[in-house]
Amino acid sequence: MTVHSDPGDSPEADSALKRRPKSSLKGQQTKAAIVHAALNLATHIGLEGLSIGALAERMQMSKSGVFAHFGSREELQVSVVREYHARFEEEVFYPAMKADRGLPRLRALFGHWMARTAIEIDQGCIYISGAIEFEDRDGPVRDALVTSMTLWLNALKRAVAQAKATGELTPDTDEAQVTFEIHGLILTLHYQARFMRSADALARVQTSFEHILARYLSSGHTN
Amino acid sequence: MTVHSDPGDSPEADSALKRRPKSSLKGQQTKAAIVHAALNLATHIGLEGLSIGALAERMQMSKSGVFAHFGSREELQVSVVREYHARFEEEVFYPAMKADRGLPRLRALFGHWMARTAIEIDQGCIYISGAIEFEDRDGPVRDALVTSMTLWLNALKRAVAQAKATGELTPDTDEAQVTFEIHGLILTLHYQARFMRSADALARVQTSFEHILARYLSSGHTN
DNA sequence: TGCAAAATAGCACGAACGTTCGTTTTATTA
DNA sequence: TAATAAAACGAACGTTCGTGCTATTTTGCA
Repeated sequence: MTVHSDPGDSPEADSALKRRPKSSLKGQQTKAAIVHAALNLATHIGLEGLSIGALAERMQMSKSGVFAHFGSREELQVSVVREYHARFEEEVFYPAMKADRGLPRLRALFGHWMARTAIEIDQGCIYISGAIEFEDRDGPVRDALVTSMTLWLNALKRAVAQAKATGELTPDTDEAQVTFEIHGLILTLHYQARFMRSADALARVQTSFEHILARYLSSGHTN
Repeated sequence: MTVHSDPGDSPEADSALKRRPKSSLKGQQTKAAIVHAALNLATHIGLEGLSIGALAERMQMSKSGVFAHFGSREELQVSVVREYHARFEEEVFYPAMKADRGLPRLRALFGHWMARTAIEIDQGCIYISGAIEFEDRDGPVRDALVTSMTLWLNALKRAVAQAKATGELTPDTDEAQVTFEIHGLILTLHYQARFMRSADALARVQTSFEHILARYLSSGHTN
């Protein structure tokens, strides 16, 4: 089970509207390299800050060479969001799924998420910056962001529900509410650590996490 | 007492470096009008999205006419941040200060803040979008944002401390931690309401606020 | 009412933006 | 190896960007 149903960059999905080349091996490789570089750029300057010119320079390619792989800047941005989704899955979701169902897995999910938000301080989070940039603008980029985020929050909510099912959390636990609160912790961590450059943000967010859990922990479970 | 020490747009503060005109009455009026319009623009497209050309069009003025009031785009952005600070003070801080010290005032501060974040849905929050845009870029705009936000969070922390002093919150209450958690609620409200367009975000955040308070409420205080 | 100063307009600049086009180089395959 | 398709290039398009300059208009004060 993965976080999302893979959108699939399948070659045979090209519509009749925009005739796209069939993409050779070399083409796929460079495109992947471009998206990789684009993501690294976007984590610093945002999806809106992404420019094809700057990306081409970084790739040591011509602007048109880069452009041809996407057909539009918007398509490039969508590709970056999908790439981030995959990376997030790889670094946060999958590792945490190895932990036992219930509280251990919930802790692992949050722990990896937290680490990714705070520790790896040299690059920001597309899900957060993108949400700000596209909060009142419609289109495919926003859709991609909302889709990814929804899938992830649902995965998190599932983990909370499982912790309730195992009896570690009390039966009256509102998993949507808990998910809401945990999400808030990450947003604050991001704000405090990255923007305010507060040193104790990580400690604070860990304390808050324990507060949330403590509220719903079944008696007998001290951990 | 105000949230901040007023930076003051005092005319005699012009350095020898950049000779600035002495500003007539009309000048001050139009400048205020420009900043007002700029803030309204910036709440939609962000501080970085603000462009002098678009602002001039909105103001029915020439680009150079608008530009002359600030001398640089950066100065315009700083002015917008200060304007937002003043507006925030006016709509959130001052009204809440009329409530009694302690829990009532804390509730009022949070209530107005929450309302401003969610209800008035047609414009975003500069403190949030600006934090994302300037999180890894230094300069006067970032400084202005950090200064404003620090002052506001300190004002909030003060309110928590007062609620501890009145005995409404338990003596072991960590006001910095509580402030951290309340801040998180606003960030999540913003994310869920504005980006995810979730209808129940407001109810969720109110529930969360009660959870936080409940944790520190002295027994005997049910409210 | 006249005059200095401030406010605004007009114009131009260099740079960057996304995008299109025609051509050339490179990779795949028959 | 020859034929074919994809990839990459370089130049140019029309806009928009922030910012300088230089007039011109408007304002406020003696």
